[in-house]
Amino acid sequence: MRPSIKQVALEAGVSIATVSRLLNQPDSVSVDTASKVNQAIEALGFRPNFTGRNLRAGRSHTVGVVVPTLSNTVFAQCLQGIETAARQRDYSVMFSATEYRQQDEAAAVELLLAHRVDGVILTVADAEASTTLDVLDRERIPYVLVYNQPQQSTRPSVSVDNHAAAYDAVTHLIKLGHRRIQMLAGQFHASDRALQRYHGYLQAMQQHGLPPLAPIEVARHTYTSLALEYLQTFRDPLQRPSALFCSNDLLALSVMRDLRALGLRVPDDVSVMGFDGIPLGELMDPMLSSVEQPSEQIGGLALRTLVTAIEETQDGYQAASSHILPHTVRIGASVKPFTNPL
Amino acid sequence: MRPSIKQVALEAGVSIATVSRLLNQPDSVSVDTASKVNQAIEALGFRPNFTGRNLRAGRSHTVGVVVPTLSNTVFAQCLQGIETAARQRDYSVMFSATEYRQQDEAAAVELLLAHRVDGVILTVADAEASTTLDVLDRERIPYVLVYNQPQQSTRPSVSVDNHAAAYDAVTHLIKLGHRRIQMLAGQFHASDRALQRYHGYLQAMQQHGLPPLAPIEVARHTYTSLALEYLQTFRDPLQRPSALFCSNDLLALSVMRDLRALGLRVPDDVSVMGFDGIPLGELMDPMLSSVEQPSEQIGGLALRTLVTAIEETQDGYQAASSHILPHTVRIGASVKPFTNPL
DNA sequence: GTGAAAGCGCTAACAT
DNA sequence: ATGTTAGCGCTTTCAC
Repeated sequence: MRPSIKQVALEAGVSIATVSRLLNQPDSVSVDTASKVNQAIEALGFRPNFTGRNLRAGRSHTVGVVVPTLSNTVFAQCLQGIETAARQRDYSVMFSATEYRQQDEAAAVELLLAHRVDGVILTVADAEASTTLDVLDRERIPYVLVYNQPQQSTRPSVSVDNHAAAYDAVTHLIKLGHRRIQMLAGQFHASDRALQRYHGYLQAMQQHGLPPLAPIEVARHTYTSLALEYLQTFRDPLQRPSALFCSNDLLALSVMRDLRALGLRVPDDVSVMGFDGIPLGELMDPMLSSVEQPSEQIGGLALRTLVTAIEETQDGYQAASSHILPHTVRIGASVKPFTNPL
Repeated sequence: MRPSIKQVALEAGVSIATVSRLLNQPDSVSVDTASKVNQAIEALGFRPNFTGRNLRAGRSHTVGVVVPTLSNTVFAQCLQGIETAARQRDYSVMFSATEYRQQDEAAAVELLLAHRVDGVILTVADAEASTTLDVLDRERIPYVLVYNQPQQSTRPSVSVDNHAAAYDAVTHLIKLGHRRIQMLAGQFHASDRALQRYHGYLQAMQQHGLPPLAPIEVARHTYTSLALEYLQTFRDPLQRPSALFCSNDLLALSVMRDLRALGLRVPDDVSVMGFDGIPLGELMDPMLSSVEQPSEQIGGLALRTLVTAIEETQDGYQAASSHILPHTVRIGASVKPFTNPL
């Protein structure tokens, strides 16, 4: 068995309380007992057991994180931001993924709650109608959404303004002369952000008097391939959109690959705009145009917001606050002004 | 305060032992008491507290993961693989990053040990000379290295054969007629894999009677830029290498961007070979040639290996086993046969 | 089949 | 400045 403060106390010839004090308020122990105890700690290779501490304190100094998948760079960056900020504040991070499955959100949160995490940072399929968030609300566990941006409810979140960001991106395409602009997205039901971005697309189109096209909804949110028969319709320059607006960068890069395979050139035949601004997009040739959101900062801010809520939740339960971070439309060579294909 | 088995017992009119039994061996409880207790659990919204359970059991059903950074896709994929496998086995995952700083490895592991994780999966700077691993060995905490591939020591690991993989990649370049092949890597002292890959490069060169070139060691392991003055030397077709072998894909993609900025074409002027085989490399144009390693499987296998070691560590401490997974050299258009620049 | 009680490691009154 | 003790939530003998 690993040594506990008990063996340390025995070894040092003091009481367990003294050992505990040395660990928590070193100043409240006399110098020579301190050295005795430290010596015993050293000799036994003692390491405090947080399980005991946490049980006693009713707090774990641990936050839970639940996102769809780390295969999407954007969530990996966000988790990285969370972890860095957590480490600075002596919090640990417990991580779980859902693979975009709504039922797995609930299971993941249940497990985190059983571990008694002090709070949760998460991205859910639909922030408005989420039984998982209902549980968190009911249990009064502080949480912060990332990427989700609830409209109706007042659930705490850190995100960009998805609607405005999409609006800006599409407006940029329109300003370049594009009229047939189509959106490509993963399943809307698994991503409320994608839907909000679609609404931004719609508003931009309508505001400029352009008829919106039906969105292309593909099965996966990450690496994907357009159905070949669908892609075939892109052969006709009059039928295909002159610009594609994709709900994330992985889809944008995937469709660019598909278009190339079809013999079409980006941006000459089709302009492509992504969303997320993943770092690798900048290394592409042509450089991917995309709406940049600061994923690592989103994670960092979410963690700080969460910790604030946790530590203010002494007596009354304090919900975390919401933050909208600025986005920027990154212009790369994957987009160019519209030219008549005829 | 959240309800404990105590309130459940009170509510159901049974002892806490009965509640505990229902939770752990439901069959050992009579049907009608079971229903009474279940009703109480429902009514109170009881959720078992793992902290208490873990303290008592001396086990946490949690594994720790320590990698350099999630900004490198390869580690994100690996963590994703770990998490998926862990979830299947009802293990939770605590995650920490080191940003390639060796002192942070120790701190991260210390924190995990304080949380009494049952085992650790990690990538360290140098698996042979790692005080962090010494701690784990001394404390008899099961662990599995990922990506690290210790040569001398018998430390358990899951990786590809870095030396052989690099050898294969460079041999491929040589077979294409390249003679001036240079390696580009992050700081070797922060990545023993990079060094092993360099040795593979050396062997391939020497075995084919080619003079190896001094490796280019850049400061960062991820998104980077070659020093401009250095890159300038690439202007001279006779001075520059005809092929670059990069220690990872992020460096490969970064240098491709740099070369483009310089007006050089890949692969016409310089062929580029990466290492890792990140999914995004396949979406590039030209498609990135790279040594593919199965990152998600590495993570999954590491987790399974670790859990096996954990659960066999009942009495005697059982170290985990090592595994070498197969690599494949992915050939993309970033590499082409050597042509005389004159 | 069920209950009583000890104890995992720790902290925080409370006492001295 | 230090010791004594109760108890956080849970599992597990040991009785009955």
